Formats: sequence, structure tokens, C-alpha cells
Amino acid sequence: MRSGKKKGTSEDLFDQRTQQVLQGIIDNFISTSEPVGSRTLSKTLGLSLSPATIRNIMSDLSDQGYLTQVHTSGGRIPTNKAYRFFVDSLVVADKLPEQLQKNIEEISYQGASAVQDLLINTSHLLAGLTKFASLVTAPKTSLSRLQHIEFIKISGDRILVILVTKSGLIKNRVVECQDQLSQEFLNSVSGFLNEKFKDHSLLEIRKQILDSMVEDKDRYNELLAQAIRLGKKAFELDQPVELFIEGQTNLLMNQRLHEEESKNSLISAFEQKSAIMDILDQTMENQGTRIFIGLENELSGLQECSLITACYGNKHNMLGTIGVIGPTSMDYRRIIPVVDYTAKIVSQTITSQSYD
Amino acid sequence: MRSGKKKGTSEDLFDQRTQQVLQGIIDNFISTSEPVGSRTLSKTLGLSLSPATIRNIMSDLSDQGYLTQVHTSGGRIPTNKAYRFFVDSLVVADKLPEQLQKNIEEISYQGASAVQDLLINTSHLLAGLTKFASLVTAPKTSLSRLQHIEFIKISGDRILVILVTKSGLIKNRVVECQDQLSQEFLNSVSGFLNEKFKDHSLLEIRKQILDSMVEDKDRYNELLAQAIRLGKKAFELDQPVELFIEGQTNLLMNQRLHEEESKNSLISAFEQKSAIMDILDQTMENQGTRIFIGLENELSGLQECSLITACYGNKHNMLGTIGVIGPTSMDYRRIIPVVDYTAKIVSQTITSQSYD
DNA sequence: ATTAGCACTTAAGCTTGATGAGTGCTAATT
DNA sequence: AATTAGCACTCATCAAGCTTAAGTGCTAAT
Repeated sequence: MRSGKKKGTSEDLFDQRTQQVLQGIIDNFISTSEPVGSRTLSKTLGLSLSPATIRNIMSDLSDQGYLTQVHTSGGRIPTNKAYRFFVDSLVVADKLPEQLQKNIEEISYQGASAVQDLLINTSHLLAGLTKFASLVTAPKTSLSRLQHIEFIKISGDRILVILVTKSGLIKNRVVECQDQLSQEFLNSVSGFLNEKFKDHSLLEIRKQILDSMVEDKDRYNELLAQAIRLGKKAFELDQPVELFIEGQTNLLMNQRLHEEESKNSLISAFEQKSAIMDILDQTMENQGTRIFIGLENELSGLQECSLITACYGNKHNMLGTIGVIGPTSMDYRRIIPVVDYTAKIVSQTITSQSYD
Repeated sequence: MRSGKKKGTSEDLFDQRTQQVLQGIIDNFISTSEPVGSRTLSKTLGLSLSPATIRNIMSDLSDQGYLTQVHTSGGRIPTNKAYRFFVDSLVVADKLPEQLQKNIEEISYQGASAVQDLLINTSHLLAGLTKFASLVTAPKTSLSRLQHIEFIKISGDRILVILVTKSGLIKNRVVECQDQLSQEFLNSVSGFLNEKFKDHSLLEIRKQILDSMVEDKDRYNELLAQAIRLGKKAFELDQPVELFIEGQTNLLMNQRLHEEESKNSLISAFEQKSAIMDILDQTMENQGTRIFIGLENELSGLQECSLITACYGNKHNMLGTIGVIGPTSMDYRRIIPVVDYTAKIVSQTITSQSYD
């Protein structure tokens, strides 16, 4: 145990040299994924310090929980605490190379006429650029507000319901209907619903329609009755968690995560989409990029992974989240700006496509 | 070189005992994925033959290309030729357990109101049941025939185009339009297009519309002019190869394919979707289950994989293909009926949902 | 035609020892 | 007082050598 020089009050405030050493270790480990030893560091680091000195510093850092050793001898690797420090002290991430910017901007052109397409493109893009797994959540349907609803009779007893939300989501579903309803009548129904519910959230609409069920007084009004009946079917709780995941194979192939068992738990982690959604939902609270390091608490199976997220939205609200899951030892400096800029472009595109 | 007893004229027609031995080797290898030797076989096989005799038979089979050895000593494994023989001689595959039948039948209930949902469910189901990778192609949009088209004005300059095909596909796209068109006018346009083109294939419609461009004589008819303009946008070549792949991770995790390099080539094989589509398209020619063993010729990277496919369709046509990719040493007896029955259920469901 | 016996091959598992990168500690140096 | 050199020690990795078990081909006996 070395007493060390505590210049700050907190043990976590270390002097510049210590910080540089830690920085060096992290950098080194990120690029090689090999435990880094005092000798190597003495050479790579710009400072002219002997291995022995560095050893002392490293020992301090170990005591404070920033480094661990895989085996008694054989270099040290950064802990999650170290990554946390590293990421927090990244005042400004690398500027995104222009070529990458262009690549990202393309997602809004690739024939993404609907928001869903845009999100799928985004997911694809992120997985491709980062070579990790990408996550993208769609705007919550139930919170979106109604832009337009339409009923189209496509055969005797089948009606296609089309729902367009202010945020630009388009949903179809086919409902069956016993009564023979003419297209003219369906038009009146959708006209009625559009008039009455435009700008209301789907959740709200659903509640109101269910309430209306009770009001029997209007039962004589056939239009109203059918509107309620159809509306009930159209707005029925129908919100499969919309989460696009891509590039899981990237993660499985990744050099840094190659213990057999960890791969299996990785897969099962991806299978419980609801847990992932929960985390992503949290990120909607405050704008900007968020970084989760070592996901063991939230998602068992991803101990050695970090999650980088950013929200997208239109001028009024945050609508959803995009993110990337990669090994804790990923190159944060490169990945963060990619996620960041992508979210920005998604927001821009979605703003231009949404109807408020 | 043992002369062997050739009872048939062709060298590939061997007597019953030889066949049983080959069968035994394949069975054994399928269940253990270990090279199988003469001693083991002598015990597991029902016949009371000494290892030496079996060795002789195995030697013959090797000569004829049905078996190979990984190392000079250490048992033999079946070649693709052996699997081919094995599969062809499977007169009837196992009957599907009732529980599995039920599982498969569920795909048609899971709120699959549209054909696309059904296909996604199917892909998911196949990957889950087989623990391999699943492939599902959607019906070719351009060959589908028009059931209904509709234009909905959703904001000043944006029009939502909805296309419903006879096969039950529903496609949306948003097009922008400078002219301010009223919803009433759009209704006339869609009425016109529905009337004129119902039951025509989308490909055909597109061609006719492009041709119409030339007929300037009707330029005075505003309805017609707009119908052509909008129709052109609506039917624009817009057929991203619709192929659903799921469970690639299953395949990567599979015990039987664990050479590092083969995994990488596996991934890249999945990335060239068009090559996969080509193979799947072939299968549409003749109905029924087809089995491709050792895909090295068609798709480099899948040397050690087999593909089992079956088509689905409605009463008139074959519409698409479903399939499973797994290791050549998969349990064909189990997998084939799964694919088979799933295709049957998909066909049934799609028939009940399509409009002709 | 079948089988037993034998010499030979090979992958896989085990021990052994050398190597090298790294560590902690102490004493010398600045 | 901070830094450094030196030293004994630890441990993963690798290669070499050895054994074992399972398998093969061939020949001779049944």
C-alpha cells in the first residue's frame, strides 16, 4: 500500500500525471484489447517516466478501483469506473469525418417515404458504421396524435384501416366486419372520426371511444354507432413494442467478446426486447447522448457491453431513441459522434415529414 | 482397393446391408457430429457384424464417394453425396408431433392482419422451431395484381398512396405533389385507376401508364392527366427485394459450424441477399419441398450448409418461398416436415386473406 | 464371406521446462 | 520527498515429449 499524494479532497480527483497515465492505459487497451503493463506504458506515453514510477501510479489507480488485473502478473485493464471517467472527461468528442457525415445524411433520401422506413434505414446504417449492434425505437404509437384515419373497403367483409399520426407513422390493419357497409358510408365514418379526434393522442381517443360505448342515448344515430364500432377496432390496443435491432452478428463476431458463455447470454439478452425498451425509454427523459457502461445491472448478459444512445424528435417532443451496443472497450471517441449526428439527422428528417 | 460386390449395374446401387451401414453412419453423425468408426458402428447398428466387416463396407463407400476421413485415422463422415442419397431415400419424413402442428398453426392468428405480418411471423417461427436461420420471400409485388388503390391527402402537398394487391399485400408510400388537389379529386383519380386497372398486374399497369404518357391527345382531360401523373408515382419501380431472414445468430452459435473463418464467410453470404433470392426464385418452378445440400456452388460461404425450401401460394399461383438454412448434418427428418407443414399453413392463411 | 489379429496412424490430453512480461518491495539516487 | 534501479517472484504462453484411445488397412485364419 502506497500512501500516495492526495492533492484533492476526494480520492477520485487525481493530479494531471495520474490522469494521463489512466488515459494512456485506456487508449492502449481500446486499441489493442491487451492488458497493458508498466513497461509498455513507459514507452508509449509521451512523459519520460520509468516503469517503476508508472507502476506506483498504477498501483494507486488499482486501489481506487480504476484498474484490475486479469492475472497476478500480466498488465492491467481499465474497469467500468475507468471508462466512466474517461467518457465523462471527453469534453468534446472527435469531429465526424465529412465522408461519414455524408453517409449518415443519406438515410433521409433512401426512398424513406414513411417514418418506419427511415428508422429501418437508420438501424441499418448504425450497425454498418459501427460494426456493433444497433437499436432504434419507433415513436410510441399510443402517444402519437392523430393526423388522419381512413377506412377502405377492400372486399365484401374486409375493411382496411389506415392510421396516420402527426409524427408521420403510418399504420395499416385489416378488420373484418359483418355488416355490409358501403364505401360512402365508411367515408362518412372516417370523416366523422377525423373531425372529432384530429390532434388527439391515440391513447386518449381509445379511452373516449370506450367511454362512448356507455352512452346509449345516441344509439339511434347509426353513423355514430358504426363510428364507435369501427373506431374501437381501429384503435384497439395494438402497440407491439416497435424496436429495430440490427447487427447482432457483428457483436458476436467481435474479437473482444469471445468467451463462449458470454455469447449465449448475449443472445438471450437481445431476446428480451422489453428490458431493452425500458432502458431506452429512460433515455427519453433528457435530451442528448447518454452512455451506459457495463450493462450488468440493467441487462444481465451484457456485462462487457456499453450502450450509447441519443434521442430523436420533432420540434415539440422527443419521439424515440437510437443507440449502439458494443464492447465496453469500444472506441468511444469514434462511436459517440456517429450516434450523435445520426440522431440529429433523424430528427431533422422526421421534422420535415411530420405534420405539426 | 477392395473389389467389392457389385450387384447392380450402377456403382451407386448397393445392397441392403451397405445401405444400412451408410444409413447408420449418417444417423450417428447427425446426432453426435463426431466422425464415426467401425467399432462404434458395429455396436450401435442392429446387425451383428464385426468391426472388420464394417470396415470393408466403409472402405467401399469411401471409394464410391459417400464417406471421407478428416484424418487418416479417426472415423469417417458422410459427404454431401451421402446426404443426398439419405434425403432421397427418405420416402416419408417423420410425422410432425401435434404440439408442433399447433405451434405452426398459431402464426395465422397472431394478429397477422396483413400478409407482411404473416410472413414475418413465419420467419420468426421457423427460426425458433429449427434453431437455424430462416428465409421467407414476400410475393413479388410487380407480379401481383391490383385489388385496390387509394390516394389520401394527408397534408397540403403530401399524398399517401395505398396499394392493395390481390395476394393481400398492402403497400404505403407518401408522394409529394405540387398541385393542390382536393380529396374529392383524388377520389375520382383512384376511382378511375381502380376501374381501369383492377386485376391487372402491377408490372403491366406500370407499362401502360408509361405508354399513356405519349398519348398527348387526351391532355385536355384533366382527370386523366392527373391520374397518369399520380399513377406514375404510385406504381414506380419500387420493389426492394423483400426477403425476411431471421436466426442468423442461431447458425453462428451452432456447434457444428465453428471454424472461425467459416463464420465470417457465413455472414457475408447472408449479406448478398440477391444471391439468396435467386436460389429461392428457382424453387418456385415446381411445388413441394426442395433440399439443397452443401450450398458451395450457389452461395460461397455456405459450404457446410443445406437449404430446405417449400413454396406457398393461393389457389392460382405460387407466390413465394419459405426455407431454412442449417448445417449439412442437420436432422432432416425433423426439419423437413416443419418446413413442409409451415408452407401449407401459410398457403391456407394467405388464401383466406387474398382477394381472388 | 466373415472375422481375428496385428502393425501403424493420429488427435487429444498430460506433464515438463523455458521464456517473457509483469508485479511488489526495498534500497539507492536525485 | 520523489523517482528510479534492482531483485525476487508470479503466471500465462508455448513447444517438446510422452501416453492413451480410437481408428485404419492388411493378412491370415475360420
